[in-house]
Amino acid sequence: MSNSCDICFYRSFLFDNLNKKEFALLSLARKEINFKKGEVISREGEKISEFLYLKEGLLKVYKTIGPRKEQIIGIAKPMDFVGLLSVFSKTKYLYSISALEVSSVCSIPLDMVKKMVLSNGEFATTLLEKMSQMNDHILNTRLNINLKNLRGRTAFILLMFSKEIYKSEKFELPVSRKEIGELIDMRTENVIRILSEFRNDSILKIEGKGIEIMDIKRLEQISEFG
Amino acid sequence: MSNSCDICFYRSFLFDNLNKKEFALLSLARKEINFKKGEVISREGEKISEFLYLKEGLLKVYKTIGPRKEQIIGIAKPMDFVGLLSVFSKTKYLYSISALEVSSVCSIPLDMVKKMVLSNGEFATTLLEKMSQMNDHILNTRLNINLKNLRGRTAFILLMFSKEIYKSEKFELPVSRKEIGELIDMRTENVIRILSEFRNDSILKIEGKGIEIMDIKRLEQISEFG
DNA sequence: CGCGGCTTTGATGTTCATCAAGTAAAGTGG
DNA sequence: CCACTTTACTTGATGAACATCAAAGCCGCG
Repeated sequence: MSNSCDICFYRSFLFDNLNKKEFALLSLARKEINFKKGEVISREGEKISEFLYLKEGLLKVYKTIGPRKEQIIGIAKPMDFVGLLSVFSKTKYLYSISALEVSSVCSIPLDMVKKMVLSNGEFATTLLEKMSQMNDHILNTRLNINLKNLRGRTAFILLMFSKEIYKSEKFELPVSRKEIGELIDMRTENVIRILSEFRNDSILKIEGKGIEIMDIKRLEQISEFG
Repeated sequence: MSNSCDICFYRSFLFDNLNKKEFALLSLARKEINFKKGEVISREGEKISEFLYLKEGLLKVYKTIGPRKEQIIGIAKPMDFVGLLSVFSKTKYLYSISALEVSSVCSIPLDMVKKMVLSNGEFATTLLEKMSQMNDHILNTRLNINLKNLRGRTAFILLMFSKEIYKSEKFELPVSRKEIGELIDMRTENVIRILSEFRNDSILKIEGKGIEIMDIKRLEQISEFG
């Protein structure tokens, strides 16, 4: 494990605003934590004391609704500031976070980040921008999903995986059918039915979790107008 | 019209972080603008150059979806920082804003606010907190609404008006039935049907836009479990 | 090897959007 | 100020979309 941020390939430009001294402090204080698939990084209601940065892997951010029901708010990918949703407004996490894949998270004491906001205006500005962008993105995604019918939602989420996360038209789904449903507000059965429909219409090839988008134009149309 | 912020009763504690000089500059640069019911404060896609603070009145923040369809994202009340959703992440408004009631808005050049973030760490911190809280609230509200059935949504929005906005169980709706629908994702006809249902069940008294909640316990139950 | 969770398909039921049609209210121009 | 137009409100009937229920095969895991 590296013990400095200098060599980190996945360095967000947020940290470019730090001066040498601040950066050294950060580098010293940070911890790198690895999670296996399925492991929980933080739980709804827990006290927040760390600022988390996803270096590698994939996480899901979710909320527990009923005894066996979850709502997935979003998926975090490398370079995302995980938990930024809660960090500055509450002292407790609003959402739970767990690993969808083997993931590596950098953890920085929250106090240190808060001190940097106080003393470094550029850092504060960039953080404001990042946070704002992230919130925009999440809210927009939610609003978008709710406008669509089930076929549109399914197409939308497949395109999200393809374009935003894997940058490929062929990928392995990191989530179960059930989790897809939790992500786009629909029942597992209907996720399956619509995926089969897409397969029958030659829009997709499906092999378990393996997805290959055969007709991306059609999928985009369905996502847009469905 | 007052020409200083000193006497403003509706002063957010955000501005308490400013020093004398900064406050004087702010006081000088700010403009107070009055809007009549129905007037548009800003339109989706327009360039953002001002930081807006709602002093008095009620605004709606919304998105145009189709030729005659809107989605209302939220309602801003006095002391809210209007348009904060877009200010730091984009140069153009993501949403339109219009007045539901006679409203008074303070407008501060955005450049000035950005300068204050750079030079005043406490101001930056408070702004981060405010923004974070606002985003949490909006996202949470949306997620909540989507979980509920139509009766639940209707109950929820009535309780929001009652508790968050008018602080009374008797109030005049600032919006049409159609707008209620746009706020909680349902058709006008169903808003009306369910309001009538609540009236028949003696949960509400309704006279046009006048609402009186007769059985708040029932309404809370419907909102929670519906 | 057996148990629980995931996946799949089919049948059924409920909720809600849509269509239709009429009244009331609120703006608009002569 | 009144005729006219448009927008808001209301109720009923119908159908489509989606949730729910049921049953069976599959897979991974202890």
